[in-house]
Amino acid sequence: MSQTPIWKTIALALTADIAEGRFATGDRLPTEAQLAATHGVNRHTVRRALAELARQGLVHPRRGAGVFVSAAATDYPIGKRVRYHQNISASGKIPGKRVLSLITRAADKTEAEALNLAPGDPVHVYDGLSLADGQPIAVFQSVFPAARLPDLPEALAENGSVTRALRRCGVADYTRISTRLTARAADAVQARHLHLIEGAPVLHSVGINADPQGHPVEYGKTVFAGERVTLTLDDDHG
Amino acid sequence: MSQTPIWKTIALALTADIAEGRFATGDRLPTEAQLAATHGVNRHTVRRALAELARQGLVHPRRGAGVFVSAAATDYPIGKRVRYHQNISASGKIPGKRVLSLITRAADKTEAEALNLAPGDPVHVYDGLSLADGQPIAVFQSVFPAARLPDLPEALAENGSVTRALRRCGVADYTRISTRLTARAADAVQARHLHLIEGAPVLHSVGINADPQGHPVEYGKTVFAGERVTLTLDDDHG
DNA sequence: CGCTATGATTTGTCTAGTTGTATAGTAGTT
DNA sequence: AACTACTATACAACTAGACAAATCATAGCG
Repeated sequence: MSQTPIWKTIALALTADIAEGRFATGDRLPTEAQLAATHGVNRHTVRRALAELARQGLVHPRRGAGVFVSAAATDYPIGKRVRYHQNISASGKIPGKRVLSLITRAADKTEAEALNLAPGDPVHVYDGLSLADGQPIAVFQSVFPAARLPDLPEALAENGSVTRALRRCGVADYTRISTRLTARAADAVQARHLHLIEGAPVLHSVGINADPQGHPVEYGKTVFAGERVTLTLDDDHG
Repeated sequence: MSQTPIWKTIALALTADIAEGRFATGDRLPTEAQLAATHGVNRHTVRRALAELARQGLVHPRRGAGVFVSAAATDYPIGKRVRYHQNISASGKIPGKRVLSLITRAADKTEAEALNLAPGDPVHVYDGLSLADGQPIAVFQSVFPAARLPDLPEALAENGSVTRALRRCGVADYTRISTRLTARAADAVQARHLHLIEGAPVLHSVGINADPQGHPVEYGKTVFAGERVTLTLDDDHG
């Protein structure tokens, strides 16, 4: 569905390379074959892009020798779109939260396995929305073992913070024992909550948190809006 | 009585062909014209069937080349010190890398800042493709300071492994000092390399690796195919 | 030292085949 | 009348492969 031909994209990329100093005046560009490989296209497509640059006078090819930069680009369109960037640590502490629903029900097989329970055991399920500057950042679902944390719903309802709610229920500290990340396309529900169009890229995070004794206390899934979120993995180790 | 459309029948037939191994991953399907002839329909009818398979991620078309069978999902764990080869082999896949291009050029502003250099300083740029069982998992670009690692290109060209190449150039060990992750839509170049359709969700990772003294030795960007890669963040401590 | 021969590399050109897109038309159904 | 499914045709964009022509590095030789 790319309405702009590939060769134009490549021509723009090369123009940017020259404009930003990655190739200076007089430098030889990579060979057509190399450019074709890096851009994943046929050599002829690269040739068409180079022909455009040559037409503009940016480069001049020499048969048998290579393609050389003749002048720096004076004007090239800057394709950088303005994006909102929200840095979030992998542990998942996020400023604002909105409770979407808070129910207690039976655990399914996946949840039971993650929390070290038997299928059918009661779990608290907390569906919510993470916000920053009024913008929706992520939708999440946290699943807690109800038997171990009977009073969690009330604690959660008060301030929404998982950390504080857990602390009030006797879990002073907890650590992430695994996190799995992948990129997906937003489904209709996620798109509506995150103010995205359906199919927009979202960052899926599935993780398990455990108390210091190693017992799982939370099984959480988070779906971040790819357009607005950059996950920063910080290495605070010992 | 609404009969099932012809294109759905064709799509189902092709799906069965793939599922039962008559077309393996990476194989090229018969051309649209051939399929149209064998099914006795117009090319556009075949195209609609193929579009459905592409939407499902079963196949990916390449203009001018043909329609190819895509790969299935894999699992790609990363930890702080864990390296690429060990990981994939741990999950039962055979890892590999393919060099797309390997050039030395001037650093732009961003690269210079990341590697603690001055803009215009020479850098080695390694564009490559990460593979598992021969199927593309990610495209990456690694940028190295050329002054500090003059012999890196030859070392890289031999086996493609960044870790071993760095070791041969005197960098025995290195650690990630920052990683940023986000979800994006695949652009045309990424889609072609990763055998995806344009707009499919991909996982962007930008990171800096430094030697034990804290000097940056690599500025790397990686784009994972969201459909078939899950990053697993292990606990570090190791 | 200077010159040439040779082979590898790189750009230029050509032919053929395949997918992507646009437009227009037909038959059947609602 | 409007919609859906399909047909028909034409062209654009890209791939694939082969070969020619210019360049460059190097080895050999006078």
